Amino acid sequence: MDKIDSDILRFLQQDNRITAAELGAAVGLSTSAANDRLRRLNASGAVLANRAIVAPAALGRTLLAFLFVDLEPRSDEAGFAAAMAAAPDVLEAHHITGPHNWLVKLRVADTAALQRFLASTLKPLAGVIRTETLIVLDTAKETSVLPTD
Amino acid sequence: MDKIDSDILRFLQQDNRITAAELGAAVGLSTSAANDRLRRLNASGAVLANRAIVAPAALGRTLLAFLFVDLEPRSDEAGFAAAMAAAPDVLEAHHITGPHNWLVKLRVADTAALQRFLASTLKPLAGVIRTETLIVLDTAKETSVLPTD
DNA sequence: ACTGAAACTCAGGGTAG
DNA sequence: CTACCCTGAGTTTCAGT
Repeated sequence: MDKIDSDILRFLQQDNRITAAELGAAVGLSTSAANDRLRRLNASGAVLANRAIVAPAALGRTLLAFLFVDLEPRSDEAGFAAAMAAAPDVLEAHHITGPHNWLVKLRVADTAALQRFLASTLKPLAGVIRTETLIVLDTAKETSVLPTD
Repeated sequence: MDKIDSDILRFLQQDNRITAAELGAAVGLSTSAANDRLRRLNASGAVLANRAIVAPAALGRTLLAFLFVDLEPRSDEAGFAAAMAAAPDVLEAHHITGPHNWLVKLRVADTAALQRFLASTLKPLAGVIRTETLIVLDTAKETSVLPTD
C-alpha cells in the first residue's frame, strides 16, 4: 500500500470501469504495470467488491429509515445479527455504544412496507424489547467513497 | 424498467465487471441486446455510479461512528448540509425526524481523529448546539445492494 | 440481432534496481 | 527478488446495418 496504490484506489472508488491504460496514465504507470496493481489490489482484499450503485428510486425504494433496537440482556446477539444480514430491506446493522444496542439502516418502498418489516421481520425475533424509528426526510450525502489522504 | 432490467440491476450490484456476454446468458439475452440494456441503464440514471468498494482497514479507517447533531432553530440547514457533503470523513448525512436534527455517519482512523473532526470541522459550524456520538462496536451488515424483488 | 473494426485484458517472458 | 515493462493472442465493446 504505497502512494500509487492509494491513488489507484481513489480512482477506482470514483469509477471502477476505468481501463488499465487510463489508470496508468493517471498515476504514472504503464498499462501493464497498472494492470498488475489492479489485480493485486483485488486479490489482496483491499477491494472488497465492484458494484453498480443503483438509484433507490429506480427500484421503488424511496423511504429511508434508521431503527434503534433494544435487546434483552443475555439475548442471542449473533442470532439477531444473522437475521439482519439475511433481511433484504436492511442495508446496515451495527452494534453500538449508548442507550440502545443496535442501529439498523433500511430502505423500503413506503411506510406500509416499514410497518410490515417491523411486524413481520423484527418483532418475531427473540430478545427484541423495543424499537425506535427515525425517518430520513432528506439526505445531504450518502457515499461509500473513503478518503485516501 | 421491466423484469429483465431489474434482473440486470441485481447482477450489476453484485459485480459490475460482468461482461455483456455473461450478463446476456444470465438473463436470456444476446450479447448485443445485453450491451444495449447496459448502456441504457447507465445513461438513464438508474445506475448512479460504478465503484470499487474498498476495505476501510486498507485505508486505515477502522473507526466507524454515528453522530446526532442538533442545530438551533432557524439556522442555516443548507450550509450545514454543504459542510457535511464537503467533509471527506463523512460518509452520510441525513436530516431526520425525532429529537435530533441530523444523523451523520463517519469513518475515521481512531478516536483522536474523531476528536479532531468534532473540534475542527463540526464545532466551528454556525448553529450547532450539541452533538451525541455513537461508536460502532461491530457491524453485522453493511451494503449498498438494494433488493430487486 | 448480427457483424466487423477498434479497444481492452491478461498471461508470459524480459529487464532493471 | 520484486516491481515494472513489452508483446501478442483472445475477448469485449460498440457502431452500423
